[in-house]
Amino acid sequence: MYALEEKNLLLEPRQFETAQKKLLEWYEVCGRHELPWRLSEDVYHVYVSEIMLQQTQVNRVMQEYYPQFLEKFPTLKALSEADEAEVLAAWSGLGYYSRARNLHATAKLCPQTLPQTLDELLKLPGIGPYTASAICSFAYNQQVGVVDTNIERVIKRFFALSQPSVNKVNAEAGGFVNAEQPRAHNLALMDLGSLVCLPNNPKCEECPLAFSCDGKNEPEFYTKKEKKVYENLELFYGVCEKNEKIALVKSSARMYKGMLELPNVEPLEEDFIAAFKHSYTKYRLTVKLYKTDDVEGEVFWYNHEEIQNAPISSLTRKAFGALQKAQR
DNA sequence: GTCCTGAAGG
DNA sequence: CCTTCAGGAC
Repeated sequence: MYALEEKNLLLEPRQFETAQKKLLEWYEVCGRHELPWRLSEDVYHVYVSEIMLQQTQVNRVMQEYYPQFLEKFPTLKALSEADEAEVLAAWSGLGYYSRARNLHATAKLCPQTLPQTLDELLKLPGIGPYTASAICSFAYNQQVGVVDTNIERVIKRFFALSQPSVNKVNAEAGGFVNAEQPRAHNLALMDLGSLVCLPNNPKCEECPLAFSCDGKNEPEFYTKKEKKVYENLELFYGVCEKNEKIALVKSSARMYKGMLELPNVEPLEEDFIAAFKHSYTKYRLTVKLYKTDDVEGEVFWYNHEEIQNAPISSLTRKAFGALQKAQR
């Protein structure tokens, strides 16, 4: 079915030249040219930024993580020579820690530079279809389609695709790429999705592609979201304090592999200290802290000062905050 | 279907 | 306060 559509696409190529031209003119004026990772075409800079930007918003990456990370690990080589714990500490609070572990693993596999083809990039840990194409487009200026969620939304609306397959969206995005300026084309589409072709109430009156957008009369029809189901959970952590230092252990949770956290305990009401909320994916957590005396296994001692640079999640960071507040 | 978080919204 | 949103790899 899709093969047939793609065949038709090849037999009767659409004329995109005007749309491509208007898109680049808009980008010239309205694009986010000052984003730090766009000021460089160094493949390492592009790579680090794309991994950080996976599932994470531009402002946090730009202000709290990207510059600090490059300061600490200025090159792929430097990153490859670092300890995983250092890399996780630089990632602390950003979430999706497998990104940091995979980034480090890829640096060890390619300490000099990254490969220059989609196929080779896709073999590396943590690099999927989006990131491979982003590197090829933004670092190497290759003529490849790049489809992140912003561009996906633009493509679905522009071509009026209702619930298309991933392949269909990729094929349309790929066919639309400007052969002369693939990098600028993809960055422009990304900014258009982020600034104009918004999920709700898109600003079609400002859009350079509105003149030939097939979906502009009902833009939200093509990008409906499904509603989510949540699950509530309670977690219990122990606070073992000696000489102003608090005991941490290596996390047994897969998602926090390699990171430190408070030890789990059985709740005893008389030892209750504090509680706070946290959430991830579909889970809504109520986290409760209890005083405890002994901790099994390998223990790492941290005071409130030292914890700032430790490989811990936001959940653990919140626990230290709740603890300090309860002790005042 | 799993992995994370802070900002924005009601 | 609680809920929703934004953002790709495996």
